[in-house]
Amino acid sequence: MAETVRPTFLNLPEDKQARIIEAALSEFADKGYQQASLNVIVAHSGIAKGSLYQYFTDKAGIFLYVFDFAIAVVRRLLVQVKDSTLEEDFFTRLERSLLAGLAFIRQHPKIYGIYLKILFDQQVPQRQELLQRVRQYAADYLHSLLRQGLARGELRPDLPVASTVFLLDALLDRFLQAASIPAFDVVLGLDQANAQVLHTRARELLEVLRRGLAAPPPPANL
Amino acid sequence: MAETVRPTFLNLPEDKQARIIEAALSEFADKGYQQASLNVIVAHSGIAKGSLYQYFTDKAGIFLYVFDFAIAVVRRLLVQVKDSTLEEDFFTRLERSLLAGLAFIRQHPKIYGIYLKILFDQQVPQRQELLQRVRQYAADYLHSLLRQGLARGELRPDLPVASTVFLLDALLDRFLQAASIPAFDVVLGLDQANAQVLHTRARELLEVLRRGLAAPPPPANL
DNA sequence: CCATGATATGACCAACTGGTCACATGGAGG
DNA sequence: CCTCCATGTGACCAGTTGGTCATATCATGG
Repeated sequence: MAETVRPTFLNLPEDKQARIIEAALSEFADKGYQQASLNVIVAHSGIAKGSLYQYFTDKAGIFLYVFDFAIAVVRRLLVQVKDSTLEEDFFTRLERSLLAGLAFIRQHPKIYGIYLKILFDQQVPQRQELLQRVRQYAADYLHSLLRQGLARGELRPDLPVASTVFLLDALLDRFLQAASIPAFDVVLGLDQANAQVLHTRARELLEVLRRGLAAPPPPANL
Repeated sequence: MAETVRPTFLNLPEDKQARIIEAALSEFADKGYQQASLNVIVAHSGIAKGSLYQYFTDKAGIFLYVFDFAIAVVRRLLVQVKDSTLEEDFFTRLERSLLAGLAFIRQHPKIYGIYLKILFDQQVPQRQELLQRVRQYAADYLHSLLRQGLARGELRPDLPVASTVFLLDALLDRFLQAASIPAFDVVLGLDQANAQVLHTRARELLEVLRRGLAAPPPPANL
């Protein structure tokens, strides 16, 4: 793991660091890795191109530094939501997590933008490692919720744990994508829904998940 | 809707057309829209750069033509799977659809690659329209399966239809992504699973969906 | 053999890319 | 005032991009 950020950058006044991180975050979130332009980052943060190379080793170095910064912000949120809902039942916790995710995306759209790029942009440096890191967070989080739900008897005790985590992850991730990416969701129209509607839809989805799709078995004395 | 392909291209011998489409498909699937290089396409299809502009108006024109080509292939598959499983019950049909999707991706990885690019590459021309078209196919397909399942009494009659379609779509799409994109799925390890394991996992997931997550209510005479 | 119109070609263009480097600036210590 | 070292700078580089165009090739029909 070679160093990507130079000490010079860390010596900079905080507001200057912030300006550069912000500019890089914007550009990478907007265009993805390869398509992002260092000239744009430099222009937006008001520094010279040469300075960028006093701060970081190369383009990949900038990206990786900004990615680490973004991940730290996300991790803080996950811990917070998890702790603040400890007493709730499983489905309420899921619902709260989903709504917290929505709020986070509205507050930090650029960080979410970077996540989406990493997901599918083949050319991101160390993509596989970054992707795995971020996916593992989500899985661990859901796993933990699920274990507690099982321990409390709120869930079918014979649930296959891994498959259930997979299912939950799929649903939650897709819900956030549907609410954020225009024209992505043609079924519920989440991309144009207000907070009220989103809340209702989230509840409804979780309720389907809770009860299952199958028709109830006919009464025994048919 | 301006013309994107010139008549000259359609006059070409079929094998030459095929070579060009194949080269373009590969390059776009690999690199996405902006990052794809016309020079590479030209080199791989063995024609001169100038010729490309005798066949298509511009880069976007090539992309849109190739996209239409790809969509036609997918649509053929959907119709086929739908028809060949008409007599099966709802969950079997879902399972068959999922496995058909897997087989399709293995057979046409480039077409699936283009789909993934469109999903998240902001810079694809007419992205919103293309995205909506492809998402609508999936939704209609699932909607149709669901309606038949309801009509046959295989599903809870009080299921919220739209939300259920959303949920199914999320799960199926994610399953295919997990099986195709390395490091994407850290829960079930689908990216390295063989056909046998994939089949088992698909069954298990659908079973969770069928039965739901909730613990069964306690017997009435508690 | 020529004329005509469609098709093929690749050198060329301006624009932009990530990255470099010789040099300017600034502030602290002697 | 000079030295020294960290920091700042933007002109510059080679490489690549999407796109153009003057010219060459080819087939057809007279």
